[in-house]
Amino acid sequence: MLDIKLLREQTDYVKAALGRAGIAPTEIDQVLEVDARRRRLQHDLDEMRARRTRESKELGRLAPAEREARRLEMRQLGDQISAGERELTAIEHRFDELMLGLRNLPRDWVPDGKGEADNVVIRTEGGLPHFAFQPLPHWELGERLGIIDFERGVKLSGTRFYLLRGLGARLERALIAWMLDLKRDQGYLEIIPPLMVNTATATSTGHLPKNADTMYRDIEEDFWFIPTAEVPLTGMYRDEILAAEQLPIYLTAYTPCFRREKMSAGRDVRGIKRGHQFDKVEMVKLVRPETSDDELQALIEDALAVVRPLNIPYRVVQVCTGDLTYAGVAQYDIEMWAPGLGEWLEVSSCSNCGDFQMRRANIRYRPQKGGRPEFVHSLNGSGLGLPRTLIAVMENYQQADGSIVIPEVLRPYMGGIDAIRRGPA
RNA sequence: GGAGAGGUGGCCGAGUGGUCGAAGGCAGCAGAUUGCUAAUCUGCCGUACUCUUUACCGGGUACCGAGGGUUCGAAUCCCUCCCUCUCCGCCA
Repeated sequence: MLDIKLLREQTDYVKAALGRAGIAPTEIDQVLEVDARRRRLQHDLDEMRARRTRESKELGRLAPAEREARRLEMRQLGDQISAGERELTAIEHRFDELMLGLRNLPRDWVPDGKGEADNVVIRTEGGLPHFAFQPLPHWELGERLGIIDFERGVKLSGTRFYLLRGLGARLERALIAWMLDLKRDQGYLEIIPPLMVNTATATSTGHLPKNADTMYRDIEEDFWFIPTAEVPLTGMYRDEILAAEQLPIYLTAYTPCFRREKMSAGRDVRGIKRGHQFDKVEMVKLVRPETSDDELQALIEDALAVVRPLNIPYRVVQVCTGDLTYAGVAQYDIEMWAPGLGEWLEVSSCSNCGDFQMRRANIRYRPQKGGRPEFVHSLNGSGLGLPRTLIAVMENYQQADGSIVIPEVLRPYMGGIDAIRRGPA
C-alpha cells in the first residue's frame, strides 16, 4: 500500500511514477477525492463525539430530575453519531478498496516500458552450447528416461499436472537440498511455512485483492493456497514491531506453489514449464529502508550463486515499468537457456518491494531506542524455481544417446550417480 | 467436535458502568548521584488519525482479540465470531 500522505503532498510525482507503469492519473484523483470526504466526515464525527463525552460527564453529576430532561437530547446526539459512523465506515471501505488497488511506485531508474518486450537484458553469461545432434525438449527426454510421467499426472489431477518418478524425483529433491544448503551458507534462515494462509496474510503481500482469481482457496475455512513462499515468509512478522538489531532478516523456504493460471490455449502447453503446482526455493529479506536498493543487488547475487555452478548459460534482465510485479519498486529476472525448447527460461525474479508490503502487513522497527517505529522494507527472489531449473539441467546436460549427465555439484546429493540413463527406473 | 478458563500498552499484570488511554512492575529514554561494567533517586515513556503549528508544545477523536447491541455514557453489561490454554473425543 502506498502512503496516503505521499499521494496528498506529492500528487504530481505519484501520478508521474504510476503513469510510467500504465496507471491513469484519474485513479489518483479518485483516491484523493474519497480521502478528502473521509477526512471531513472523520473530523465532524470527532467533534460530535467530543461533545457527547463532555456533556455525558456533566450529566452524570446532575440531580436525577435534571438528568431526565437532557437525556432525550443526548440520545438524539447519539443517533447522529451512529449515523455518521455508519457513513464513515462505508467511505473507509471504499477508501481502503482504492488504496489496496494501487500498485507500488517504480524507482526512477527503472526503464520505461509497456510490457515484457521492453525489458532490458543487462548481462549474458556463457555462450550458447553447440550440440552435435538435435537437442530434445525435456518432455521427450523425460518420457524416454521414464523420469517424467505426464499421462498419469493428467489422470490423477488433470491437464498441466505431471509426476516425477525415480531419478527424476530424486534430481528435483537433490536440487532442492543443494539450493537450501547454499541459502543457509549465505545466511538465510530456513523455514517450513504453512502452505495455506488466511486472507489477511495474502493481502499483506499484495496478492489480494488484485490477484484473487489466480489463487486456489478454501472459502469455508478462509484458506488460500500460497502462490509462492514469499507470502508466508513476508507475512511472518505481521503486526509486529521488530528491534533494530533484528534487521536484516534473511529467510528461505522450499515449498510447493499453487497457481490458478488462466492458461492461454496453445501457450506453454507441453512440458513442465508452467503448471498449477510447482516447487520453488524462495528468499525473502526484511531490511532497513535505506539499505533496500543495495540489498536487491545482493539478492540477485545470491540467486546467481545458485545459477552459476550449474554451468548453464544465463542472462539477467531488468524488468521495465510496465512488467513490474504489483508490489515491486524494481525487479530483475534471471533466465537460463533451454536448448531443447530454444528459449530463455525465467528461473528467478528478484524484487525490492520497498515499504509497500510492510505497510499492508504492519511490520515496523524502531530505528533508535525509544524512537518512533518505521516500516521496514521487504524483498523477495526465487532461488530458484524448480521445474524450470530442472528443464535447463535436463536439456543442457543431455547426451546424444538420450541420457542426462548429472551436474557435478549435484552428484553428492544423488548418491554419487553421474548420469540418468535409459533402463528400468 | 464437546466441556471449562482466558484474550488489556514492547513484555508481565490490575481494573466489573462515568473522575480509565487505562494502577503497579519490567524493559526503554533523559537526568541526578555513586571511588570504579552494579545499585539508588527523579522525570519521561503506546499507536493511528486530526486541528493548531515552520517545527516543538498543545487540543480533539479512535483503539483494552474482531464485529454488533444496551446506555446520556462501555475495557467494564448482552450477542455473534476468531484465537489461546486445560480436559475429553477423533486422527496422519
